[in-house]
Amino acid sequence: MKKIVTRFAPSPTGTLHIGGVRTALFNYVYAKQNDGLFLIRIEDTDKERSSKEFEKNILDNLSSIGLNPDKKPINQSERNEIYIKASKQLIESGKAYWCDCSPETLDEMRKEQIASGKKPMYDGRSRNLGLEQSEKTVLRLATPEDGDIVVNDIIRGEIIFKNSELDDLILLRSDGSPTYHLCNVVDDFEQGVTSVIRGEDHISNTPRQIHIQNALGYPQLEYAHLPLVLGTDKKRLSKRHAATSLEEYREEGYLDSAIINTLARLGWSKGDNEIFYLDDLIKDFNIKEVQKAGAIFDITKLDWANSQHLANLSLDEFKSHLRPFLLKNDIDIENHRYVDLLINAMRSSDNTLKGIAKSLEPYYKNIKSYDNRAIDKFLSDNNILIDIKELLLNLEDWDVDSIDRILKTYQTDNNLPVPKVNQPIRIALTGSTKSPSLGFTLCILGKDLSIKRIEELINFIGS
RNA sequence: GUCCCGUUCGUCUAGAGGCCUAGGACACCGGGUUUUCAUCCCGGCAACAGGGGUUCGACUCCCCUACGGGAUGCCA
Repeated sequence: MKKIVTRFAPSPTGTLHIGGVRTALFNYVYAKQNDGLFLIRIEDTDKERSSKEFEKNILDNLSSIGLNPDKKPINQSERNEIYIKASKQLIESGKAYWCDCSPETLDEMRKEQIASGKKPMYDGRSRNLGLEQSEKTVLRLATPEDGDIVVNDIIRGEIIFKNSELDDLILLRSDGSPTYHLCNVVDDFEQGVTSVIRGEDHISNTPRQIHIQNALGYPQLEYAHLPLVLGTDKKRLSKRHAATSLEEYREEGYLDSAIINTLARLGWSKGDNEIFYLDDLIKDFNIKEVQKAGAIFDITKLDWANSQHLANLSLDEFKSHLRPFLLKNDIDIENHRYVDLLINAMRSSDNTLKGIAKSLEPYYKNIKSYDNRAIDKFLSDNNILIDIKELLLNLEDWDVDSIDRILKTYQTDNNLPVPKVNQPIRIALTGSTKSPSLGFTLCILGKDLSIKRIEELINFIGS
């Protein structure tokens, strides 16, 4: 059996898109589970729109998310001779010809065809003119006029195209540069690619590319056209709907593994399982099981997956993932007596690392503001705060048990419901009614800081 | 317009003719645990696009319609 070779072939006209990550992921997984090769090819034949920055972004992001290619990525812009050579072969074998129709002529032709209810396509008028190459000519493929092309798609089954629906596509532009279709086909052959896994927006390109393959005498490839990742309006996911580039999701505090998990589950599933790591995918993923219909990207699913992946991290792993987000906030995570206890108590406070870092602020920084609704609800007066402050001031042993005992005693002595006592203190300590258990919170903040914060709130209420 | 692809809860999906009173997950709502919040646990809401066939029987097969998407570039 032939070794499977897949490839991800982005054009560097933007940052790495999460739809692209998904395509790359499926290519990667398919290669790995078949003991094959995963390759990357930069399709930068569009000189206008391609840029090196985008190329770097794509390569860096793919590699940091763990989708490393098995060979050095290649750039189409550096392989011109190869495409020219292939085009010569096509000219010599009579499978391609020069055409001197101007863009204006073509445009006019298309308009007329549309006006008369026909499919707009090049009519092959230069096909038998025997023109030579010039500054005004493009090279076109002489596509067979009769018969069908059958695309055997792993996900969709047989897709049949009539050759009469296909026109003679351009292989070489008038400036002599090769186009997407030619480069794509030649490189797939040159790189030894066996399996093309790409977005379904390429379905209608496939018969054209097969014709080029046939003309060049290349072997047939296997195809799998993935359903697209859509926005909430069912149109392909773009910046209009949500963040699209991988790095934006990372910056929000989503784990790579959670992003991969969510992307893989978009269009594929396995029993009742929801949590998949890359290794699980290599074990369980089956390209044949991929859904045919496009899938809407739902951020709440990512949020949930992230919380699950976060929960699966060991404390040390969790801390090292969290650290950069705290650093961004000028918080040095280790600069706290009870880091581990604190982090453990707070690690489920939000779905993202960014959110968790934010909820950790009161433990490292001064309280910026108080939750007004909480104040209205629990602080009609200062009395409890003042009482508790006095009691804490006189407390010798600053540990959870001692603190809890004081709180409990005060509450029973005055016959007060627990929240009535605790919530005001919480507000003083964290600015809101949210915190780990109160004794714990007081304990880790320390006596001086706790009392200082209670005093601050007393002053705030008093004013 | 033409060609191609698609259509199960709000969302991701299970479902290969009887296992479907259509299952799971997220979201949402309710309850429990938690001195608060989050986590966690329990419960609830909610879908086969429509119409024709085929069949004893159709979410599953066929046809049509509707709707959505993609392609129709000297972009990739």
